[in-house]
Amino acid sequence: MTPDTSGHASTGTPFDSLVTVGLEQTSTVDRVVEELRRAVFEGELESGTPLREVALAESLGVSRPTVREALTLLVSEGLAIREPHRGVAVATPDPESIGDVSRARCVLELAGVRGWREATDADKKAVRTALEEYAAAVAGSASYEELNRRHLAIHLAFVGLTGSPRLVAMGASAHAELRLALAQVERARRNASDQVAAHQLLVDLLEADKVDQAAAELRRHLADGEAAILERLGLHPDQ
Amino acid sequence: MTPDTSGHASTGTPFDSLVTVGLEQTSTVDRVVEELRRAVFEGELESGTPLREVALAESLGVSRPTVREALTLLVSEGLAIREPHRGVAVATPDPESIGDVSRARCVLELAGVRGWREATDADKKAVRTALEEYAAAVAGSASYEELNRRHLAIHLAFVGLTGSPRLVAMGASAHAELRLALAQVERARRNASDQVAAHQLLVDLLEADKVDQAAAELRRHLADGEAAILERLGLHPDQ
DNA sequence: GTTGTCAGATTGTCAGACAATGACTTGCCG
DNA sequence: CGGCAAGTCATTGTCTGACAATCTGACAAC
Repeated sequence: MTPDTSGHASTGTPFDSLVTVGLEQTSTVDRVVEELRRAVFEGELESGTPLREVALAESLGVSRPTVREALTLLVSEGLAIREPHRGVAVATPDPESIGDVSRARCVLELAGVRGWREATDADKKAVRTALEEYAAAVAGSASYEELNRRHLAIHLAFVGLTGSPRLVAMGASAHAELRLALAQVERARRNASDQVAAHQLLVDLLEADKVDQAAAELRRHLADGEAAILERLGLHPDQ
Repeated sequence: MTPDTSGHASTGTPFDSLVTVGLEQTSTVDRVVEELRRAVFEGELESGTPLREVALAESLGVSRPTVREALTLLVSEGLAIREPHRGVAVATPDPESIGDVSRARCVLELAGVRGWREATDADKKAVRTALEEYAAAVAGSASYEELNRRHLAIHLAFVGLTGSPRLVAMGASAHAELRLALAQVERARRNASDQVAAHQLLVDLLEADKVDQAAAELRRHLADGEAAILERLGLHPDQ
């Protein structure tokens, strides 16, 4: 069955052959988590899909304990749900949780935007850079997931204006759930709409020190986003 | 502490009429995590103490994989730090992280306080209840950790005014780090000062709909708390 | 049609083992 | 006598195998 004897080359993991110039000492568990995250964000794993330990183990060429630890991490990130003795499954975003995530985003990002004047130059620059990279990605017609990531990076940069790494981490966690929901909703129709203008307006308002206007605009922008997701979610009532 | 992050969707599922007797289906890993958390919060484990897998395994009477998974969770909560091939150790709170946690608290709790008017009655009631229980604990001269928990429960109730479970979870995670720091600082001198009056004032201001005043008061209260911790941290420069 | 039971599948936990890596000790050489 | 290299030990990261507890589904019985 298992032709081991010579290490654990196992089935094709094309990444292992790469040199990996010593910089990134990634543990096996980290790589598994990364792969699962990618699959979830890319929409390859449908919401609710059970993640069986043995199947994943032989599919990824690692042992069951390794997969198990990766799943535990995934659950702790909120991307999957574990039911005792029933296994782990990809989380299913319901309208309630979407609303909750949106509220959390709103709090975090508004806190950043309101603190624009007190923010460090580095954090302000991060906002501009994120916007530029998003615009470049749109112009270069990057992949759907790429656009999505760059878009959320702008919003994360807003949170970063608070200067608090923990708040940024919280924002990232919220965005992870959002990306999960987006992947489920837009699995077929990947119409990442071009929203460069809206974000440019936001940053312009900030640069002009019109903080309150920017905050109001951001609030509207987030409400729009939530409505869009909910609407599309409503169109896919698979259950 | 965090009562439960799992169930209680409470979307009209009338299962509650059933006994719901505390089946407490706790897995072994959960119990280990719980025990480690308790030890950390109680100050039994000094900051920086290495958490050896084998030692913990035989000390707790469980296997190494179980301990390992528990440690992974502890690390993901920020209560411990894992260095590759060097093991897991109790996190050491430095002034920078304390300041960061305080900023995060400030954002979260202010968001809740500012939303007092829009908050549900249940969430408002939770604030009053938390305050009452804190006062009762002070009057009954409860244990140090008990007072600490009840105190932070009030602040968590403030976050709860946003009505967002995720923001509450984020607040709880911040409070966990705070409790770690407090346990380290006040290991010897457990002078949990009676702060009932300060919180009573806060709630009174809210009840009187003086939201802005309450927000300002809360901001001052948090700044005071941070200063107190930092001062005491400065008195213990063990390294 | 409902209920009881059983087999299969999956998870939770354990035990043991091995390689890789980091820390410590020892001995050599200047 | 002191600094550096090699060896040794401890610890973690990962794998293999195993077993009990539990859930799922189907099948038989009433």
